[in-house]
Amino acid sequence: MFEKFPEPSDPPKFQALQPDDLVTRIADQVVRAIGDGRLRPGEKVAEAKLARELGTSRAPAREALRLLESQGLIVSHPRRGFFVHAYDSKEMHDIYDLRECLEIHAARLALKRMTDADLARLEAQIETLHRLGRAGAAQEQVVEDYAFHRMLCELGGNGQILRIFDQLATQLRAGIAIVGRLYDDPAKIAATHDPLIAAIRARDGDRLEAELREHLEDAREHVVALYLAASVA
Amino acid sequence: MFEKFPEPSDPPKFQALQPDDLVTRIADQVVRAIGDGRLRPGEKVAEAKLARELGTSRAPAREALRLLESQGLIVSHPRRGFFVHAYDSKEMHDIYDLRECLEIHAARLALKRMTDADLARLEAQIETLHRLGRAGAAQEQVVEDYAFHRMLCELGGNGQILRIFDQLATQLRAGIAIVGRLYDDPAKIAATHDPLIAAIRARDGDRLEAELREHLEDAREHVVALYLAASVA
DNA sequence: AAAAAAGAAACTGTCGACAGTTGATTTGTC
DNA sequence: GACAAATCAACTGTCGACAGTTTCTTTTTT
Repeated sequence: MFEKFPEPSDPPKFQALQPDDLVTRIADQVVRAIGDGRLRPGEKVAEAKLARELGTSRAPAREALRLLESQGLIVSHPRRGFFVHAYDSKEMHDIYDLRECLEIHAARLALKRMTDADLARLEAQIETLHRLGRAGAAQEQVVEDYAFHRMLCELGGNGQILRIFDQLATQLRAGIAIVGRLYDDPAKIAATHDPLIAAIRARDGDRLEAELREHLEDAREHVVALYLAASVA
Repeated sequence: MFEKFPEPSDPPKFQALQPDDLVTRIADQVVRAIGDGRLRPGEKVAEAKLARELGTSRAPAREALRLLESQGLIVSHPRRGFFVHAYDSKEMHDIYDLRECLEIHAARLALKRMTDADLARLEAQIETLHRLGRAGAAQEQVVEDYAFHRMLCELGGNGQILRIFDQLATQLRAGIAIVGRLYDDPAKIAATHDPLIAAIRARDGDRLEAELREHLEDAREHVVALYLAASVA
């Protein structure tokens, strides 16, 4: 009946998906693609092509890209399209700088509001981290690591801070995914959280701040270095 | 030729605009409408109606609403539409809490990086504030007040912080517009910035932090009270 | 007269289309 | 052989349409 269109020159980077909740799922696909390197920093993400590969129309694809843009992971140039944000070293440091500022603030708030049940949840989360560490499940560990920090922000009780934290997390997810593949010693990662939980248990704000600052500085070094390495590679 | 459609029950809240850069301008119209009370907190903003009133298609209207959603000014419920975010007292405090945290951090960074030219720009801005205060131009003063604080964040040099500041500003703009109409003494507003600029001139981070904290606490009280009053009225 | 059911209006999610742009490719010129 | 002009494919911004839902209104029932 119809002639097939000529094969696109590059192989498709995405596979099709069903409707409803399209936007979220498209966005997720894109984040994933960035995280595992199918899309590299600076690369163009044409909404037309994206939609075609996913088997949807352009509307939800565009919306998904705008969503990621609002989180900083994608940048757009009018009439020119969307591109994977190519963070430079300065920007990565900015993100961590902001995160440190936010997370420390939230953590202090959390200390004041925390119930014993909350504390137990945090401890359980750290335990999970250790378990995954022993199992060498680096990929899952990254997810649970993130969940721990998010929990801390959530316990702070400030919805706006949580909102921003999630934005930052999306931006970091690309880098984090890379880090997940490259982390040498998962057991060590888990251990770096022990001082945090100790400070929390002691309900010592100043100590928690200091530990958190150090913890995040380490993460910053790690992620920045690896992200930049991946950008160049 | 064609029968006109029956008049919409409520009078239109927007007037038409020309294409190109549509999204930004639609978003701006909506923010304005919220700011001056044509749209009240909690009210529905149907993309279909919005588009009709502005004489555009639904695509850019929807995109504008999503933009505002990403900044927190609009909330959406799937298949149900967009609504003006009806902040409660807790949320307003959260916003200011976050702002305080961010702006103080940025201001400290700014102190370290500031050149004499930067300082002069800040001083000029404060001078403008005083001038508008003497002229009793409350509305313009609000704009310049905001510009001063944004400048401070910008001088901090962290692009991410500036990005978030702008998001917060959009959320506050509704409240700020109301405040602009209700501020009793514009001259006083200008004066509250003098301690800030003094601390900046002295390049005293701790002092600036203290002054800024107090300054923002005042603003918080003011805005929260007036926003809530306007929500109920 | 209040509650439930049925019907109508309006709106959202998604789609495909078209005009005008942009970036890449080819052709033509010095 | 390098460079400018012309050509072309692909893409963006915007639009109108349709199907399925939600919301409002009217009608029916108890």
